[in-house]
Amino acid sequence: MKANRVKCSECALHPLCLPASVSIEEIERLEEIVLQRRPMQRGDRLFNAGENQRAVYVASQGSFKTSVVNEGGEEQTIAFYMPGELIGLDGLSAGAHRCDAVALEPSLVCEVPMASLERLSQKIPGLQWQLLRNIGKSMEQDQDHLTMMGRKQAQDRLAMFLHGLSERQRALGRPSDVLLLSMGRADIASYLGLVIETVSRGLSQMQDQGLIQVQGREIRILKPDTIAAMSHGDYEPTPIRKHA
Amino acid sequence: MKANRVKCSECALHPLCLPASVSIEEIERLEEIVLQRRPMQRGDRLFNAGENQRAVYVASQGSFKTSVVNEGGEEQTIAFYMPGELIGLDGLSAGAHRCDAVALEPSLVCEVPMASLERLSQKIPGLQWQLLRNIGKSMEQDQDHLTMMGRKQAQDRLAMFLHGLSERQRALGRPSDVLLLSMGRADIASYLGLVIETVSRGLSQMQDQGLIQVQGREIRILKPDTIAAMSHGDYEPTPIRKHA
DNA sequence: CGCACACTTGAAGTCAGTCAATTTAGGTGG
DNA sequence: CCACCTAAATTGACTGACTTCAAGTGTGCG
Repeated sequence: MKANRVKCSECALHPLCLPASVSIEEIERLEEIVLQRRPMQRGDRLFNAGENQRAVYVASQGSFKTSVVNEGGEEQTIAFYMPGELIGLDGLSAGAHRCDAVALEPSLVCEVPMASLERLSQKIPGLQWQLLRNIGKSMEQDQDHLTMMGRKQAQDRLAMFLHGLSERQRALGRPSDVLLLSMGRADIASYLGLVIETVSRGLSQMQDQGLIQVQGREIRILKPDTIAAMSHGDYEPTPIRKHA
Repeated sequence: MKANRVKCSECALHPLCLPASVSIEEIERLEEIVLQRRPMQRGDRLFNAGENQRAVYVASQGSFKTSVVNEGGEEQTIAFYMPGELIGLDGLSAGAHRCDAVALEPSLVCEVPMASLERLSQKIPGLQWQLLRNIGKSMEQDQDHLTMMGRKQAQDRLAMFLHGLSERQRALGRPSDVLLLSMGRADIASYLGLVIETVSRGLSQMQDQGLIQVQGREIRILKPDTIAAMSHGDYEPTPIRKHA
């Protein structure tokens, strides 16, 4: 694996190196241990379930998914990762990964070896708290995922999914009304606890309602407020009265 | 809030104070910041959503749940906590809780103020890594919850739920074949993304199949292997052939 | 003892899953 | 550049499981 030292800022490793309490000098120390891996292609794997956790990762470009395969052999998507989000925090406890991490598109990844991180963290207290804050963020996303799965209506789950992606786009400073999905319908379905056909139908229905515009993996959000309302549970979808 | 200093060992705060790398002397320092709160009753709250995160908590006796209420006003159970499990890690990122934490039964709780933890962690590097490991454990449980919600069959989710509880009992050194549920059916249903009737029916059906024995909140697991198989996905539930 | 609450059970409706057929998109090579 | 081929996505019809609504049965506590 060819890996070069790079400047932290080039690597979009913002979440780890932006704590106000970390000095410039300390950032330089951090940069020394950040390795930039060579570009990855769609389908390439960052790690597999069962492997030792050697590092944590951040995509500077591109996106990833993590997934588990149950005994039955079917895959379940656990999370999607956009640039700047920490990948590989699973197995923080066991020391080994529980998921597979797969690139969804051509991507660039920064890598922070656990050993280096541990060593450095002892010298830079602020770094660990920054790491902790990022882990917290990761847990928040898991919980959002959880509340999404709690929704019984497929349409609501889809709305939450789109709304969530849109917000993450906005957080990256990208337009939040056009989503270029890097994941397939199967990944979405698995992520939402639905089957692929339900996802497809759901998107079509939203399009028919004029809420979004679907062109394959490009989704334009026409009525973000309505999507947000649906994702928050309160929204009466133009009820079809039986005795109109 | 009356709070007394206690020995760590009396408080079941094992997860934080058992790292091998932490010396006896350091443990004593830790004990100084651990506060034992007065007993809590069923329904008492450890914290509410929106409040600042003042501390992390561990129940030495009893159990808790965390939940969120969405805009629609309906509550969703996020997690159940048994003795020794860290409560209050949500809002690690934002600094404020996103959940309510409620006692499910009479309980005893230890409390570690964030400020103290932060201060002490800088002096005891091993402590932070131990904390990290516990956070990892918490994330693992969230992910288990997630995979549970990914199951489409209600019966499978129930099996995973029972299996998970059973394993946690075993980990505590308690009998794993008798579950004394501290949570109501509504909590379980909410946790599993089902309605209360489905949970009730599911348990009844498992009882009819001879897998468990249900008496209100006491559940005896008669065939743990079958429950485990169901919870892992592979299990053909004595298929009801249409043309027998 | 009786009230309130939790849980169970029943019947009917609805929504998502399953199976299957098409349509569309993407990639390769002529 | 287009034809072809494969995989991805959409759409349809149907079945089945879970929800909904409603009634009934327990169980604990004042």
